[in-house]
Amino acid sequence: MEERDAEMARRVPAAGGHAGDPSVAPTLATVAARAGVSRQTVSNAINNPALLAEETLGKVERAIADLGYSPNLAARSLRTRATRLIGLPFEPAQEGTANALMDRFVHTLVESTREIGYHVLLFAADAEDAEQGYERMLRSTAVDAFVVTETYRGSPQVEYLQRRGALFVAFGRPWDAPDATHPWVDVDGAAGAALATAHLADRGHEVIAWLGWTTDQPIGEDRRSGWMRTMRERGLDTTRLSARGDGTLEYGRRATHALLDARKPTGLVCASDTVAMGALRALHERGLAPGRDIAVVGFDDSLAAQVASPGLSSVRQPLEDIALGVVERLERLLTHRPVDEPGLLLQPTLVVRDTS
Amino acid sequence: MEERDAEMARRVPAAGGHAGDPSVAPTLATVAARAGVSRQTVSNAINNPALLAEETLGKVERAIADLGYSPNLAARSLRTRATRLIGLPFEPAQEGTANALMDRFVHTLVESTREIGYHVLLFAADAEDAEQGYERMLRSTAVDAFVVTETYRGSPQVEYLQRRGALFVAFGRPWDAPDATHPWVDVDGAAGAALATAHLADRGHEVIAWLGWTTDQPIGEDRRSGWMRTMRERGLDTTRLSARGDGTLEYGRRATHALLDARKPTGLVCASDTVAMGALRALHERGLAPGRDIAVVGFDDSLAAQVASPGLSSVRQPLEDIALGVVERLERLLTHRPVDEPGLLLQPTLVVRDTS
DNA sequence: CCACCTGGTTGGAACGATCAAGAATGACGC
DNA sequence: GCGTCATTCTTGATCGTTCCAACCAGGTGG
Repeated sequence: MEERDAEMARRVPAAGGHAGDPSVAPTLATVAARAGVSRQTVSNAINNPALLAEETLGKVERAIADLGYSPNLAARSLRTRATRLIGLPFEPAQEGTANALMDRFVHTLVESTREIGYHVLLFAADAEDAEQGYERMLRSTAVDAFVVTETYRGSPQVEYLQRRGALFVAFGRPWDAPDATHPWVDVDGAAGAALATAHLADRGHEVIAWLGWTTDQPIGEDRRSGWMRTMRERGLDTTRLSARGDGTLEYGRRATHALLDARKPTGLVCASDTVAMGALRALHERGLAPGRDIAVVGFDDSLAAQVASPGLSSVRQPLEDIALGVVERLERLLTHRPVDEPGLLLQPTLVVRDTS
Repeated sequence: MEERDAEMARRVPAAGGHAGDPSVAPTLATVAARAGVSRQTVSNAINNPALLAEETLGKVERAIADLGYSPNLAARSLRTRATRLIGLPFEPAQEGTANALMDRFVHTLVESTREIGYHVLLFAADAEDAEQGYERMLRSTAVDAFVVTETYRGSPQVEYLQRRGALFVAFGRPWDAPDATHPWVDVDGAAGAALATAHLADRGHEVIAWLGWTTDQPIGEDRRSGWMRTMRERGLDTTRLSARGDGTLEYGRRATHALLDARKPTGLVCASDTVAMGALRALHERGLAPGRDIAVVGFDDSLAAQVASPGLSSVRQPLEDIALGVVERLERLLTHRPVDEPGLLLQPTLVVRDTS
């Protein structure tokens, strides 16, 4: 015992504080001394409790609770070469768009990473030079893994991260490489659009238009295919009922005017809430009442859709479930277990409000 | 030189890779060997370049660039007891509200913390037991400082963090303790409401109502005071023109109906965009055209305000500047320099759209 | 000639955890 | 009785960085 006491004296300088002094963070050695065991035993109590005898475990746990000890993350990281941090590139919602749907996603991500003992680290991802941001994080071993969003735009990050041997899970399918092996989670956009289209068809609409994105966005084309498929299934004509453009509000407005001039659709299915809000603006300008004269369905169930008057019907993405799926895959990666099902495709739901 | 080579051999095991092998992260020792100097000199080159002779500095910088070295953050943290991480408690936007205005704030925060060499770490703040979340972060020395948001609700965290001796900057004034000494940044809500009220008065409105929050939210009372002050200045009557309640959409809707029945205001100034959207809904239900029959101004300039039809005029908070102010104060705290002006009150602006 | 700077550099120790190996104990089989 | 083994706990080394005290050369002052 003398030796141990001596070690204590060395480790914890005469701070004048008693054992529970919160101003001096307790270390493994502090806890070990209090519990009358060695450092390693305390370490085992935390990381591998099954190794300890029941009685010892109890002693150690009591000491930990008494001192309010939690392991120093830096020291742990240094030794294990793992930071228990997940990197999340953070881009703000663009002004003038309906909503940052990332909000719900990020929150669930934070909550469920915490449950597996991880935290979420935000970092700015330069739009033009995304690699640099990732590279810095990797070089300084700042994070153990990444959550990659916005993978639809050709996703150069995915290719880079894979080449670099970094761990990551993508929110978004690898559109340009369907045989990719990395884990991903995504929402079935085609099913969402189909849901919206079928909903309008069920309400008796026969001339249902699609307001989509430009052709080079696979996610937009995917959603469009759901509209197209449903129209075909119902035997409805689709000629000159499909618009495409950038996803802005202004585009939605103009495209709606054009469609109304051309084919007088009674229902509009939109690739995003932003576009749908543009459509509502066009209807407003023409004195048409959404929901009564023309039905509109958006996509994303943004806050704007929820608070707009009239309330905008919209396809809701299960962002919470997506985050859970992402974290589940992350955990497997981080514990070096195989991810048996790398891809997970979730089904959206339809929220019906006043506009349909 | 023999000794140095020997050390190299020990430090970098026979990985088979050449010096630039990206699979083995270079360390200080690697760089030192390459530049022909000691570890400490490399460390100084990074942290205190002024100490080095110009020639030596050049050599070291070249070696760093060649090897693509960045310091291991865990090792640095362990030694310096600083993590270079800022903790940000993260709550999601509530469903059914106009918008998470945090989005813009967080992005600027991430960008400008990076510029001072810090990263932002999200953590889930339990609404009921906020202290626990902070305590965990502090105990494990996971972050160096916090950014505290939502300080309006009595702000128990602020009191706790101060007692605990933790570093933090608050987004939001210490309402209940005006003499508090901790650094904070906030927006002049009264000025914002005054701006909105004056704007309506300038357009000839004389019966301008206030749709606010419950009395126990000081931030709501602050904004209300701006309305009240401006009404008085203009010699306008305020009797039975002020509504208060929770900030929900439904409250905004009902309060608007009640006001219209009672006093027929021609202008509405709202404490938030959510409330304003509720007001718009009430107008919609009565067949009144916002902007023509009745003017409405919201608060926050949420995405919903931007995309709604008609576009909602709204008071815009300078969230980017707030984030900059927060980071500036953080930096002073972290470098142990005094914060000469702990409080910073910023002025909002008015974005005029269709509803006014 | 020695003490004392000053600018530049150096090796050893320390931060607090985990890893790898080893030691004490008792149980078991031959 | 002896070796083997499993269980349980301990000891020294180590991760990569920064702090500390000291060193070195060369100039200055006493």
